[in-house]
Amino acid sequence: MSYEHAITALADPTRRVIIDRLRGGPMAVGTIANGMDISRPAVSQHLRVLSDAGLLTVTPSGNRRLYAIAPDGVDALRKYLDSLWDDALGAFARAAHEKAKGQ
Amino acid sequence: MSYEHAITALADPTRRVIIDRLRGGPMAVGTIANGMDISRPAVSQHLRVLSDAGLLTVTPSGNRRLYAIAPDGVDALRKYLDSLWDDALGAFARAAHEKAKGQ
DNA sequence: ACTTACGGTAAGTCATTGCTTACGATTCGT
DNA sequence: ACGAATCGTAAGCAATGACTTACCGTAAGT
Repeated sequence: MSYEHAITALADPTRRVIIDRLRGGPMAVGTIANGMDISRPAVSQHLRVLSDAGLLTVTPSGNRRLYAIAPDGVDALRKYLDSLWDDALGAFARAAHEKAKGQ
Repeated sequence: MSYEHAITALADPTRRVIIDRLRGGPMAVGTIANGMDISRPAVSQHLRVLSDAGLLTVTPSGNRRLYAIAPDGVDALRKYLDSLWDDALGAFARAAHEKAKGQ
C-alpha cells in the first residue's frame, strides 16, 4: 500500500543522507541541517516528504521537533522487496530449469 | 554501491508496473508494452533504466529481447533496507529505554 | 530479394520537483 | 515583556525526467 510513497521518498539522494543521519537516533531539524550543503527550509521540506511517506516520526520537544526513523515504514518497503526477490528467484530457477531441459 | 540506481529506478510507478509484470518470468518488449497505456518506445526507455540499475537482465532471442528480473539487483536494495531497518529498530528501542528511565 | 515484425535511439515538449529567499508562528532565555 | 532561536510554509525559479513522434537497424517470413 504505502510502500510506494516510501520508495519515492527514498529515491532522492538528499533524503537518503537525512535518513542515514537519523540511524543513530532522533535529531532536531537544525542539527540535521547543520553540516549539509542545503538550506534549513530545504531540509524541512524533505522531512515533510519523509514523514508523509511514513518513514519518519516527529515528537515535539519544547522549541524543537525531533525526527526519528519509523521502523514500520521501512518494514513496508522491505516486505515489498522481499516478495519481489522471492518471485525473481523463482522465475530465475524456472528459467534455468527450462534451459537445462532444452539443451 | 549500486542500490542507489536501483531505488531511483524503482521510484517510478510505471517501472514498478513493468517489473511486477516480470515476476512470472522473462518477457519480450512488445509483450510488456501490450496492455500498458504508454507507447512502446517509452517502455524501451524504462527497460533501459531498469537494466542500467542492475534490476533486469537481457537475453536476445532471435528477433526479440527477453527481459527478466535480476535477483542480485533486488538483493542489493534489500540489504540496504535491512541495515536501515536494523538501525531504526535499535534507535527505537534505545529511545524507548531512555523514556522509561526518564519517567 | 522484399516485406513485415521487433525494438533501440534521437529530438522536442510538458510536468514534476528540489532549491532559494522571504515570511510567520511558537517557544526559550533574560 | 522583549529579543533570540527553532522551524514550518509560500512563492518563484531552474533542472530533471517521462512521454510523444519520427527514424533506423536487424532478424523472420514468404
